[in-house]
Amino acid sequence: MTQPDPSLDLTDQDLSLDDEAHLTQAGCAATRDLVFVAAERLFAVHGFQKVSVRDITAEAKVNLASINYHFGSKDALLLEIFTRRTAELNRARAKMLHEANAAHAGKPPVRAVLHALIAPPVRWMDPKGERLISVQFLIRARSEGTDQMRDILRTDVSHLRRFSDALLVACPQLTPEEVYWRLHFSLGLIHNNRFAEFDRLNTLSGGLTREDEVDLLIQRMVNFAEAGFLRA
Amino acid sequence: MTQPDPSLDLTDQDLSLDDEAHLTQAGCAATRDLVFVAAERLFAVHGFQKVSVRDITAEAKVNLASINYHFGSKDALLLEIFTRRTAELNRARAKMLHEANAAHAGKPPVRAVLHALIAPPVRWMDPKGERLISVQFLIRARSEGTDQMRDILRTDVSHLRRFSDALLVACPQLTPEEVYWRLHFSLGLIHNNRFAEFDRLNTLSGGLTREDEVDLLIQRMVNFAEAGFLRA
DNA sequence: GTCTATATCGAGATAGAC
DNA sequence: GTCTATCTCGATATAGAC
Repeated sequence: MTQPDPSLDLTDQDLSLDDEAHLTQAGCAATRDLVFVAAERLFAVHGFQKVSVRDITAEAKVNLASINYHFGSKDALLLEIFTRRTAELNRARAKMLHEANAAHAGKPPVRAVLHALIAPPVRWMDPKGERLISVQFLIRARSEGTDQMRDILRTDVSHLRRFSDALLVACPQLTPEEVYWRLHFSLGLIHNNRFAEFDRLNTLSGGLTREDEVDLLIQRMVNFAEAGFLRA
Repeated sequence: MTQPDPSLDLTDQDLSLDDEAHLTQAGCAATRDLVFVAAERLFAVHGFQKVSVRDITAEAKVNLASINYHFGSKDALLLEIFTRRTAELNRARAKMLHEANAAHAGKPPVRAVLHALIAPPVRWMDPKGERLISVQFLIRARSEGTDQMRDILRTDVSHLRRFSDALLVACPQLTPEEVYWRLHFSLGLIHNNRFAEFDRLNTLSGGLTREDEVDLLIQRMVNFAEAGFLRA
């Protein structure tokens, strides 16, 4: 077994194309990508364990043996989706934090740091975009992932380190302990953005809450998290 | 199929005894309760789908057929654990909110409402208590539950309604829409309290964060959420 | 009520033809 | 690369003896 690169921070792999953009010369998507897209969607909607390779190959309209041929196993397919999407997300976050650093002489305020942390995944939630399922997949991975994925999530914190470092600088009045906890709380806001939780919120609010206005939602989330950080 | 009572708010069922307290006259725990406790623990630690009835009966040291005899099916067992623990949790929350209402002439401040929402599940997380696995089970149910459990979670919001009502009263300066969102964010703090997330936080902080000091953790969480609510 | 043995099914993986 | 057919395993559930 080859070990996958544990760093999901900034990878060298090609992440530039949307899934559907990998086209064969004949104009139809390659089997491998059909499987990738179908699997991501089914996993995101129904959960990892409830979706079988048969479900995936049926959805992708490819042969049953395709998954093992192209990916080796169902778990390897899961891991590849996870690593690719995680790398994309962390790259977007790193880019925004980098820009915030550039705009504030290396010492961005709390709000800018939180915005770089929160905005990328919430932008993905836009129903008008094609990334809604990707972010649902990643949220699911946090609780339903394979052992390998869980180990990566637990131990690979390199992408978070630069955010915690920036927050430590931006909040000198807080103890480091307190900064780490508040970062944890802020991440909790993001991880709670599941379909089912939105549904419940809509039930409770009588339809008042619109999760499809992503820019407004980002503002609400950043406001909430920032207030938590600024508190003495 | 008999429909279980969808209201998990305040039920009439007996919730007064700890699991291990149901003892037969011979002094050994009844099979049914052995199964219940073992199943809750394994589900909480490993997830619902990854645990088989064989794992459970082996852990409980009872016969393989016990689950189907006493509960009907694996899913029915899951649902019973879920409904019992949810009812217990909501009862504790309702009691605290009731007390806050009594102490503040029916108009408790935001902090008291949030405390009633947050303190019960976080108290359960005390490693010195016996409820740590119960709260991990309930957190898992939010993403890994059966269709029936998910439906209950999505549609049964009666226990949340009294909290949103209290917050609407306590925050007249906010639009209802904003209040519902901030309640959603506050719940996100709670749902993020998984073993794996604590592990990651500990990795990131170099062991600075101690999740076993529950009273301190409750204060941190209430502080964070309250600041988010008080913001203009 | 409890246990052994088994029925039945669906899963992931693979062999081998094309 | 792709497909069909199949292997093998582990799951839930149940029948029937005690």
